[in-house]
Amino acid sequence: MATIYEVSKLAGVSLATVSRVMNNSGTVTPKTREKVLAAIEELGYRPNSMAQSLASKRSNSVGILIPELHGPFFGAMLSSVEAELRNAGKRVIITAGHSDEAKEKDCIEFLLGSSCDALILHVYSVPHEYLIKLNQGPVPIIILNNYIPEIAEKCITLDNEHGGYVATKALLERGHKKLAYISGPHWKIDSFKRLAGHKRALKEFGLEVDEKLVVHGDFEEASGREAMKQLLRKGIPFTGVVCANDEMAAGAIDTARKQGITVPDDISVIGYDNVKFTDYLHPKLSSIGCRIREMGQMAARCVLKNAYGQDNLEIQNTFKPRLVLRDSVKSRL
Amino acid sequence: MATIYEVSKLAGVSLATVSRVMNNSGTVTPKTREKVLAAIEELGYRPNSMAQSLASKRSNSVGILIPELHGPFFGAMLSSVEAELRNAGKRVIITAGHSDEAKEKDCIEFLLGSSCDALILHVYSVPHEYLIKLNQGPVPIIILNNYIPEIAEKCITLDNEHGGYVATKALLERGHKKLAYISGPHWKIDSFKRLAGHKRALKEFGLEVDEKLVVHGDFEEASGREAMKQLLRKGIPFTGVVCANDEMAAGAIDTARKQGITVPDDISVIGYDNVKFTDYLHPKLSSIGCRIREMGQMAARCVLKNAYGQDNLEIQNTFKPRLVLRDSVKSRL
DNA sequence: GGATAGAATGTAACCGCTTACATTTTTATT
DNA sequence: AATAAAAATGTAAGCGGTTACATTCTATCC
Repeated sequence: MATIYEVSKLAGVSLATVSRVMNNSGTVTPKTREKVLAAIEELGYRPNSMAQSLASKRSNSVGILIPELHGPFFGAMLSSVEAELRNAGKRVIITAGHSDEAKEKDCIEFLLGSSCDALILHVYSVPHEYLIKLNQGPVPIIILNNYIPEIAEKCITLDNEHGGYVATKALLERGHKKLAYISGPHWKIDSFKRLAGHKRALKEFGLEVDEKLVVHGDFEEASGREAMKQLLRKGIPFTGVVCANDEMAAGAIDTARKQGITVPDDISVIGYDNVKFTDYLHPKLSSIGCRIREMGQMAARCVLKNAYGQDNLEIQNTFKPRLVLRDSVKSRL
Repeated sequence: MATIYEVSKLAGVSLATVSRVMNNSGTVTPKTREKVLAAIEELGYRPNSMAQSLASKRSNSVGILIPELHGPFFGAMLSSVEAELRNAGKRVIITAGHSDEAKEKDCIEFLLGSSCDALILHVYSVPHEYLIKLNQGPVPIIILNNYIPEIAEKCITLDNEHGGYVATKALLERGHKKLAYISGPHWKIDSFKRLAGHKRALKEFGLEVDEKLVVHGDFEEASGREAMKQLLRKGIPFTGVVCANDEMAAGAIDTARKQGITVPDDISVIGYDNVKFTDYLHPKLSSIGCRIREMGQMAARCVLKNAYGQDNLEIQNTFKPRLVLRDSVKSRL
């Protein structure tokens, strides 16, 4: 591989000049620029990114930590982050933390050790203090999907409380009077918020929260099945189920069907995330659209702004989820 | 951030010695090792990866190019690649090529320019010659899901022909006599192979290939709907549909249902990829399991072997897909 | 005890680029 | 045409490690 030195020799200019034309920095006469470009072309020169990084103290790579690489939710998010960043010539280094504190910390250490210029973190288990302290450090961080008051400006979040509220309200507005709720793990902040929104909607409609109709799953489909079984077993009648994500909703619907209950005629079901397969289900699952792609894009922009000095970018920290109505909800009016 | 120089000074040793204990290379007295370790600890020293890369001519990062980041198939693959590589302390840089020749080439250039030690490529549109020439170059490559005879040992593939064969055979063995086929785009090698397998199975069972019952989609759900409509419109009776992926199968099933056709009672359907949501569909979709995770893992191992000299690893180049029977197939015997 | 091999450590030359600063060239001004 | 100011280019010192090679220390053997 040719080096900048060889290019400079062939073009008959100094290293600095070559560097200037490569980076469009400083001033270079059109004539010399041509010479340099020609030499670059002739040698097939490509700058050595490691040397660039070392000298400029900028690696042009941003680290990303997400809970899982598979699964429609994270994939979509990653997709928009990657598109936006690579478009800006930045490398994207990914790691998966599997919602485990030790692993998440490991990943963060790993990314820091990789000289990332910035970090985009979608974590579940790492404590807030850790992140706050991390934010004190030299490398800019962006927190996805987790609101930390002390560093609010670094957080990009979905208003999960609002989402839970909207989902529940959708049913209540359609005349449902008694709702069940299939929640995610209570220790996940998302779950917690969504449930809070659910309760707020109930109150707003003058309904009591019946804790017996709130069951917890783990966001996986199987737990949705189990949750639905539990609910039905209790014998408390209800006409609608709000689920904290689409996978669990899918499980719940199938369990209902197996027990001879028809969705949406007997029971209405609404999911959360508006993941791609909601469209493939029968009946098509109503859900809460989470603007995943927009959030990913925004995270990327934050990085561009905070780590690469692109000051002209508008940042939006909170995203409001919206209702996506399909066939799994029926009006009782 | 402390540098190796400061560590060496604090420990009262030379740069080389610090480097030695960091890398467990050369020989160091237990006593000096202790001193160095203590200094490292005290300063919170972490080696600068850019400097390491530059000096050692090894970036410890491997580039990955896949068609899309979202979608269950690629996510799962990426997931196992990442796990395996990071476990070996390697960074994973991802890019998405979107099945477009120019973009895919762009990504490859980008990854090469990122000083990757190796590349894992899952491409659709780049011509074979390009990859063959790339393989001539200094950085090792692994080709996923694409068989190129000239560099067979660098390819990790699923036997798609076999998959198409197995899927079709599953129906034929269950007494189906007339099958339709919903294929992917004919220019995608995967589609082509799967269809070839389908035809082989038909022949083996002494059946004619009815080209009118072969329609092409684009691997998206909507095209599965469209394909099913087309098939039904033709008025040629058939009792089973083999689909080239699960998304299209999902669309086909729903279209059938809308036209009053019940799966599997009237028509059996089988998908391909055994993607996660197959379980959520109604009826649960039978499919062809693609060992995505195993393939990803193997790709990572190839990299470890070819780029990082881990010679003790066994490599398996071809993976046989297997039938995963669920509820969408009914026997006609 | 001195020679000698082998282990431990040190020295310093790179790796290929960026960039502050110095120098030279060009352009503008009077 | 002389001079100042601005533009273009060059010089060289890093960036923070790795590693070939040189040097010093330690243990062994006669």
